[in-house]
Amino acid sequence: MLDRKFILENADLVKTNCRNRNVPTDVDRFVALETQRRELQVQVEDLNRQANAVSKSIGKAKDAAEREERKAEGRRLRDETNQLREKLDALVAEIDDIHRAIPNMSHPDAPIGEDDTKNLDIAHGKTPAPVFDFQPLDHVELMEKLGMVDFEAGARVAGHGFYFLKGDAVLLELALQRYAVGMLLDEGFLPMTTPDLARNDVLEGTGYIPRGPETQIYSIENSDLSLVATAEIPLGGLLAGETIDAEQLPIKLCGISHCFRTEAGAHGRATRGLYRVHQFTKIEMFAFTLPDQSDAMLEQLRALECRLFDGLQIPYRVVDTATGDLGGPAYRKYDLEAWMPGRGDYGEVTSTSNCTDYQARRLNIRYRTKGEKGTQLAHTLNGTAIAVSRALIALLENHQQADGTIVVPEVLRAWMGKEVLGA
RNA sequence: GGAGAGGUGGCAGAGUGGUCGAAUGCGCCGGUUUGCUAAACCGGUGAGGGCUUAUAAGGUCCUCCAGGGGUUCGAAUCCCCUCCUCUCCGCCA
Repeated sequence: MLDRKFILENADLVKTNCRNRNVPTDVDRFVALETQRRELQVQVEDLNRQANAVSKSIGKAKDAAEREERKAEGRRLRDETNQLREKLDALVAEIDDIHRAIPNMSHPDAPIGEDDTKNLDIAHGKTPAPVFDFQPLDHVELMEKLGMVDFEAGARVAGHGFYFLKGDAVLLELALQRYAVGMLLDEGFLPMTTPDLARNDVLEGTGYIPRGPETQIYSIENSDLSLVATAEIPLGGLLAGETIDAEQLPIKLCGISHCFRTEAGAHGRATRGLYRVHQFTKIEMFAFTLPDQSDAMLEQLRALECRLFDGLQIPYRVVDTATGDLGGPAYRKYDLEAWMPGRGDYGEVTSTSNCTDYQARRLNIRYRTKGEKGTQLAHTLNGTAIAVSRALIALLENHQQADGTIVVPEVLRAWMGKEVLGA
């Protein structure tokens, strides 16, 4: 969430930003209601002050008659306060609905545009797209040929969008994880396996909406829990409500989790194979930083993603995400899109965002600077290290050979124990 | 899952209806003393928000003792619900 005061004082900026982000919100109504709320708040506080004064005077009353008189006065004030408070609560509820829908502000350098067609292509990886002197297969064909996947069994067990990985695919999944975690360990990230379920207030604090027809989130019936869509959710929740000493920042975490997504409304759009599935394993980077560290941290996270995919010898481009495609919490976002020969197109394999204090405000994650009064909101960032399902697509399709085998990239061989799959 | 105990400021830990935003100790900050450091001594020290105002200083008010609801003129304190922690038992990977 944005700071309420900031919205009031910068209504025009916020409106422009919402327009740039293609998010319809009624900022004017927010400002009007919030102005009313403040007035009402002052009235309620003043009544409280009076009631408090009356209560205090009762203890010192000199006789029973005076005590009773003061009590009556106290009752009257309380009734009055309750009536006003009801109005206030209704106002707050409406304000909150609008507030929640207002997205984060955008980095001044983020490309302005209504959707992903306005994303800016800013860099390419070290590996050129492969030129095949044969007809390349897509990952589904490759994996089925090599006995690496069973989609039918996945559908039988859990429905469309689920799958069994088998044989070398499992080794690859483990190797990819070990490779990514190893690199992050060297970079000072603390590895963590996280809960795969989270309370709905943690989901909401992170900017996910657990309910509603468009939700990406699976929720657990008769409970306040949902399956996480990414380790970003539990890692954000890790320090919810906490105040951290400033010298401990930045905190860099590496989350290992399963990710569950309903993919509601996504049918028919690039759904073949492992590209859009309901469950996958992901190694996620997450950072808590001081405000003046977050821009640099975003560049670090992006650089790490590039190193990971350069190491895997997978061709990719880096995209600076347009305002309309940023989602609610991100201030700036870079995606890596790997070349996928089977699709004949690039496909998103990572995404890293600087959420500034947008998540921290909701989750109440603060830091304290030694020698200074008060606390400040921390910044949060997240970035994909390896989303296994999509990394597999890019890896298999780019490293396939004319004879149907797949060359294992150098960096994974130690974990795979072989150089070629299907030989 | 069963039984019990408990959740208070950065930490430890008092506080069972009013003058308690909260004793005391530690820590931290400032000062005195001091070849230096330490010790000792003195003083200060929770957070969020509103109003005032120049988004200063100062003043002032409201809210916060796990979270939510209730009783009461008044709740850290009494009642109900939820969450969490600890100990023991059970069950298990």
